[in-house]
Formats: sequence, structure tokens, C-alpha cells
Amino acid sequence: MRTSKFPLNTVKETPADAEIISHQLMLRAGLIRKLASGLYTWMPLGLRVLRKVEKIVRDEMDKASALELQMPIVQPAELWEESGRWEQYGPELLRINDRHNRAFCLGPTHEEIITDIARNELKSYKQLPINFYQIQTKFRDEIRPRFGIMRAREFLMKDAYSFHVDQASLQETYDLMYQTYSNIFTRCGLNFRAVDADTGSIGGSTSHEFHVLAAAGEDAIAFSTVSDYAANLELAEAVPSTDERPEAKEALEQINTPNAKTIQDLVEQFQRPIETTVKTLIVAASDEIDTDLVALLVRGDHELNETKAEKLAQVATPLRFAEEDEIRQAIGVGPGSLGPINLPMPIIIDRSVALISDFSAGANIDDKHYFGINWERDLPLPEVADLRSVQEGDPSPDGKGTLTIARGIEVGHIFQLGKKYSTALKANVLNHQGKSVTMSMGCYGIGVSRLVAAAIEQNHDDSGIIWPAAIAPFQVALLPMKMKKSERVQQAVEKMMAELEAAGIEVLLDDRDVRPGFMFADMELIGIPHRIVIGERGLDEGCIEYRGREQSENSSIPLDQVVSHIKAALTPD
RNA sequence: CGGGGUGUAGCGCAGCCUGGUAGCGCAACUGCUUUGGGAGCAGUGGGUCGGGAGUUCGAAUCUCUCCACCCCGACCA
Repeated sequence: MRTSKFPLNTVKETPADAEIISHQLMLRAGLIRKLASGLYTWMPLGLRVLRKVEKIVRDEMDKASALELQMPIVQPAELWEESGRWEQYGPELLRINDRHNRAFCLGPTHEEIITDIARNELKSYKQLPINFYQIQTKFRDEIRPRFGIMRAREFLMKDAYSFHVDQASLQETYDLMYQTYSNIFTRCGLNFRAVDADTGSIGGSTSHEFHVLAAAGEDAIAFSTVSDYAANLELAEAVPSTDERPEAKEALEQINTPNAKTIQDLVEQFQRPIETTVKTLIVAASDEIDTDLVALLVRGDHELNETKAEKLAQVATPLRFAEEDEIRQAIGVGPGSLGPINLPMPIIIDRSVALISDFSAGANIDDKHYFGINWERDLPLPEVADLRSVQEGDPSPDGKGTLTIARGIEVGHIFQLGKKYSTALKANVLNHQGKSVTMSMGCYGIGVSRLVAAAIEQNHDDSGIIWPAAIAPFQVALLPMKMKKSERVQQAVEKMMAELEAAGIEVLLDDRDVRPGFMFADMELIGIPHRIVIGERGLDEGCIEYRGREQSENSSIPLDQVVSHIKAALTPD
């Protein structure tokens, strides 16, 4: 390909409305253009990258014996009513009426459609297991689309759905998909982690998210420094580093603390170690108990994990912190002096709180705190639960190593759906005994367009994108110096171009009549992994100059060795 | 949807407070010179100042209203 036939549309200045680096670079490099909020055109250069990712995904899915099909984007309301999601899904589901005023929606996902296919087409256990997939445009009317292609309303997704006669078969395919996903992200050259995930509202038992590690990630994930353990921060189990509570040494003492409203104040004014302070958080109670409020206690240096708190039977869903006047009414004290002693409501304490002695907390009297509180001596030990978010350096729950916390971009998610949709839509097959059984289902998604943005988040420098080899739009940038003036350069470039293309290498020849610096800057911005410069200077020695996108020095390569050199550079390690 | 912010040439911005012929840089186009890290000079084209209404002799500028877009939160590939 030649730049004269393949306009690059690069821009030097960063568009004002792009916040994160991948969005900025995708606009600057001319990969995408915005049409409206959350809607993007993939320009020719960007589409080449998208297609490469698609090809890798397709390749690995086919290897895993999944079958590609393609379902409609527009879906009839009836199927969604049958699954119950027409009501459930909310405004993210874009609903439309046709000319006959029949209700449809734009597919945000395809469980209903594929389950309808399955119940019509699959009759026998002999046809199972089977795994269908498609790579197709999805539409979700996101509340707030942002970060360009990363959270767009229209996006490209690979979604797969598997059907099974029993759980064991589902587990087998699930494991295969886990491996397939690992292969896909590895081939795309990404640093990723498979993370234990919340099954949330979709239901089912087991679920993993695949996260690309990058600072711009929207999710915090915790993972072990030595093992495969990784979990969403909301879900990572907080394991105390000690398992015995030390002996009580101090006497219980009520202290005047007129200027201490926060843990920070207490630590600074009274030299109490922060690890022996306790935060008392008052939240709304669920209907399961008689009181309106519940107290949750975590150590002063820990953060309450709202997801974990919400899962407690005593706590209202969604979690709601009590207002100051509610607290005053119930306890007769403001939020700055709360503590477990004489607290007129159920108390649930974090595991680590159960393991401290001689700790400090509010006295439930304005401007007073207790120091030297000890469980069982001064008050009974309340219910203990895992309430806090893990922190960097906490022991890994699997007992191997400690936890590191990083941000991740979710590019894949695999679920064991179980029978949620197959039951709702009555998708049954006959089993070995000739009995009708409801099929079990798995579903497996990859955000194909998001993956492109994630790859940039993880691979860029000040000059622009650094594509991982497998998804680069072109493999080699061929840059002639003063081609218009030099017959010799012209001939050498044409010959080189022909040789590289004959060897199956994707070359972008910059045949624009622009200055060298302009070419270099453009090729670095769009992230071509390998660069060949041909000029009079090198030709005198019978050489070209080669530089990898991540290198800072040129190397000279004899003309007749260029193809083999490039081929070697393109071969994965 | 709640909170914050921005709309002026393809992109980045100034002008608005204090109303009076719409400007700068980049990009584009033409010509000449130049050519190993985003060239120089000369010239050219491009604007319903987000839309509507109002105030005024006169509105990019003041008022009202609608719209679009961006950022923070709940959701998710």
C-alpha cells in the first residue's frame, strides 16, 4: 500500500474532547472519527487493526470448535418478554417500533435469540455440546458513553453461547473458553489477567473477567504477586495477616476529644496508631431486622467495601449511608464520635477489627472517645464478616504471595449461565434416557473494538502508538529519502516494495513528497512496528536503515538481507 | 438521571466582562525555494460565532429558552 492511495488523516494537535491516551491517539492517528456521542466511524487504517483482532478471535474460536453464525441486530420484543428482560433491562435497551407499530430493540446481547435458535434446532443430547458464536455490532444506550471506542454505545463484540446436557459438559466448555481467551489475548500481545468476577444480575455460578492491565482501566483488580489469583477489588477476600488477638494491656478510658472528628484527627492529636482505631459507619438496615440502622466497623486504615456490605442480610440493598440527623435521632450523637460501646443497633465488624485489642473509637457522646477498648472484656464480640476492601500488600487469599492492586480494562467475560434462559424459553433436549431436560448454557464475550483501545492504552509512547505485531495495521513502513530527486532511490524503493510484498509482508510505502521528519512522525504516530529508510546515504554502502518502533537507534542492513531480516523480526518469539 | 463544564473555519484557541466591519496558530490550496526528525517566503480559499426568541439603531458579546458535546457518579464487552 502507498500513502498516495491510502490517506493517513493524522493530526498534530490533540482533540480537546479526548481524555484518555488511547482515545487521543486513535483520533490523532486517524483510526476513528466521531459521528455522535458513543458512535464512531472506523477509518480505513483503524479498520485494518479491527479486522486483525477479529481474525485472531475467529481463528481461536474455530480452533475451539465453536461455530460461527450471525444473528440480526434488530430483535423482536416478544423474545425479550419471554425471558423477562423486556421489563428488566431498563433504558440501556434501545427500543424501537416498526411501521406496523410492533416493538423491537437493538440487540445489546443475544441470549434470547440464540436460545430461540437452540430450542428450535437442538432436539437431542447427541447434538451437544455445541458452541455458537458471532462477531457483530451491539448497541447499548449507555448512560454516559466515554473514552471514545472504549465505552461506545455501538461497538463490535464477539459473543458465544454454548449448550449442554449437564453441568459437567458446561464446565468442560467453560474451561476450554478460558484457555481460548487466554490464547486470544496472548496472540494480541496484551498483558492481561483472568479475574474472578461477580456473577451479578446475569445469574449463574461461575464467571471470569479478562482484564488488560492499564492505568486508564475503569476497574480496580487485586492479584497475587506469585500465583494466578486475581479478583475484582469489590470481590477480593480480605484475609487478616494475623489470626490471634493480642492480650489486653490498657484499661478502658473515656477521653475528651473536642477537636477530633475524624480518624486522622485522632491519630494526630493523641498519637493513637491508626491500626488500632476503628471507624463506625452507619447504614440503612434491610427488612430482615427490626432496627432502621446497622453499624459496620472497619479499622481506621481500611476502606469499607460496599459490595461486600450490600451482601449482608442485615444491610439494605442498595447500600445507603445514614444521614447525620438520622444518626443523631437514633444514637443522640453526631457522626464524629461514634463507636461500638452503648450503640443501640446491631453491629457487624470486619475480620481485622475482631483481631485488635486496646483500640480507640467514639464513645457515642459528643466530643468523647474511648481508648483501650477490648472485645469480650468491655463489650461482647459482635458478628464478624469480611467488610473491607483489600489493600496492596495484604496476603493473597489463596495463601500464595501478597496482593498487588492495578487497574484493568475489561475486554472479555465468560459466564456459566446455567438454565436461566433455557428455562425461561423452554429450551429442552432429550437425554440418554429419552427424558426431556433443560439445557445448561454458557456465554462468552469479547469486546473486539474495546480491545483495540486497550492495546493502545498498554502500548504507546510520546510519539504515538506502538502496535503489538499481530494487530498492527501494516507491518513495515518503507520511507524513501528524496525520492523525487533520486532515480537511484526510486528504483531501490520499488524493488524493495516488490520484494517485501512478494514475501507476504504488509508494507506501507510513504510516497508523499514530504520532508523526512514528517514521514517519521506520522509512521510513529500510527505505530507501524518496523521502519525501513532508503536514501542515497545508505545506498552508497548497499544498505538500508532499519529501526524497530521501540528502538532508538538505526541499524544498517545490506539490501539483499532485508526480507529475511524483516521476516525474522516478524516471527513471534 | 444528579453534579460540573464547553460550544467561534477541518483541528487547537483568542475575542464576550465594557455591544459597533470576526481574528490567531496549525491544516488545506497555488507558486518558488528547500529536503535525514512535523521547512521558509509569497499568495488563496474557507464562518448561519450550536439553534430559536428577546432587548437594542446595532448582538459572537446582554437576557430567556432549546440542543449538542465533554468531565465526575451508578452500569457494562
